[in-house]
Amino acid sequence: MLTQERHAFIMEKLATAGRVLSSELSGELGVSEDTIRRDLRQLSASGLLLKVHGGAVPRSNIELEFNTRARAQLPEKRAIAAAAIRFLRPRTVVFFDAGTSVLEVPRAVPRDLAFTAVTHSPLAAAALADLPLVEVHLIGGKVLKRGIVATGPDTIDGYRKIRADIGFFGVACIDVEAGMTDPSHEEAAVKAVMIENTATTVILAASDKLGKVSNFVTAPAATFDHLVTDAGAPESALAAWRAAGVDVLVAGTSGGSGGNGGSRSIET
Amino acid sequence: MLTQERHAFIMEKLATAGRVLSSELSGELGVSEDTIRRDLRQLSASGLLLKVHGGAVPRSNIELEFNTRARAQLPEKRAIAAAAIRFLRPRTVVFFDAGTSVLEVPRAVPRDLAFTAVTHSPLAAAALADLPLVEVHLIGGKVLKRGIVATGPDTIDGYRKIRADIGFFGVACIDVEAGMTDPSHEEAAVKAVMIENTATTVILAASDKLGKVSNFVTAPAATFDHLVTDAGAPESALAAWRAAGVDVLVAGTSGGSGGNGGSRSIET
DNA sequence: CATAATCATGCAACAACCCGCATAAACAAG
DNA sequence: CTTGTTTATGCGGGTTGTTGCATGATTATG
Repeated sequence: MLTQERHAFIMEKLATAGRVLSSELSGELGVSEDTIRRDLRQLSASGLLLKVHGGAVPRSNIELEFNTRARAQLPEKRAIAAAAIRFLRPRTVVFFDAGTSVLEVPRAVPRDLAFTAVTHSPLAAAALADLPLVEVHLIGGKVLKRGIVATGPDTIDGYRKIRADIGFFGVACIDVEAGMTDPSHEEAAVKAVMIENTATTVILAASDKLGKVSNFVTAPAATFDHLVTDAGAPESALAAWRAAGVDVLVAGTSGGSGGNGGSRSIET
Repeated sequence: MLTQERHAFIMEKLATAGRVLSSELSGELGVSEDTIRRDLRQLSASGLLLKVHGGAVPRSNIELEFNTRARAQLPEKRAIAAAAIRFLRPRTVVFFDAGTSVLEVPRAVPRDLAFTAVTHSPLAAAALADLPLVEVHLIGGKVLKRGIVATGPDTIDGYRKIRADIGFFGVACIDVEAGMTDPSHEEAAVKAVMIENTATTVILAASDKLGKVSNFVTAPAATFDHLVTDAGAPESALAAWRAAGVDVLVAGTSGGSGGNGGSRSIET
């Protein structure tokens, strides 16, 4: 039996049964479990399925995939979000970027804080709607499946019309030399407009994002006011950011000024 | 049984039942209570539910309230949604209104159907993003907390720019004399614009909504092409709708023409 | 305050996993 | 036809992940 035939069989069974087990496949296809595991690893690397302990499940379940991503380094993301809310002020206008770190921010916000939230992420909008005193404004656009996030001209136009006091930004890649970069052209364009219209910008970056560079530039490093990361970040990298004029806050420690020294002010 | 399957089962039960008990789950899934507790701990750490003494409950109030509404007559809503997808055609533009009945439609759509979806409901957008061949367009606006739905001038402007071939509408109140009415002025205004720009309008109404009237008029009864309801609807009411020129489809039966006889046509 | 249910933790058993290596088949080139 | 290379597969050994049970702590409830 050919490898490709096995792969096709696995995908077929996954589509009909909703899940596959390594042990079952081994018996059905007459090969060792190691071979099945190798198959699953390859298919998983190709993004055709999601490998789990014992077998695999369809990758098409966006919610499950998103949750898997959100679960990665959840404690760090929680700590970062909890540290970042110190920048929130009552009765301000706040941008919420898409991303799993930013999604933790609404859950960390005290329920008696009143502000206006603006976001182009449907999931962030739903999470923010839970806060009783927060007015939520949703920006529309074409929805990218991978991140469940609105993009495109409508989204950009929407953000052009609003200026925020604070903005929370998630990142795929952030580097003190290259600045903020993103693998998606469309998301990068939206982020750029958001940043342009934000007085105080706060970057939420798990430490593994530091030093990474991607294809599409969003904004140079000096644009940002605050960088919040976790304790896994090397001190040398943090020093470089401080030298670039960015306030660095390490979640879980006492670090960071907590003020807004580097912010541009806007009319209210 | 895979860990992920258990997690999915737990979340599904939590969404429909509103709570889960460790002891119950242990019996239903055939694993020890310790394993269930471990599952609940993980899901709780992922922020997907709130662990309490004896089991777990949904994480947020909004979620709880929404789930409460969504689980009311869930089988009927599923049946209505399943019956309504017969009006979907490939490569058309489809409006999705907010509402718990309409939210079941994406879950009933075959995964190989390609069309363009437009919605102002963040939750519908997330559900539609799961369908691989569907292009999702999100309409923004001010988010109403009660329904997790965008409203206001931005939303209305968004819908003014698009004309749909088909529209699925949920209703609070629908009456053959008074037409479609809504307790919320803002939602009624959005629905009115959607209906104006839709060629074939499909109403999804659980039988208990029939005959109800509220304050703000959305559109008269004769505006609509198809009404999908469940078997609980009295035959006299259905006859009145048919007399008004509306095709009536009772979910779970063979009723309804399935065509689009009464539709206005639009240019594509 | 008493009792029973529920919970967290450590531990042992077991299954699943990854890695490296050897073998064998398929392949390309001389 | 031979030889060297690539690819796929199975196997052994060490590692990791999952599960159920025992134990003592904690919590709900009358």
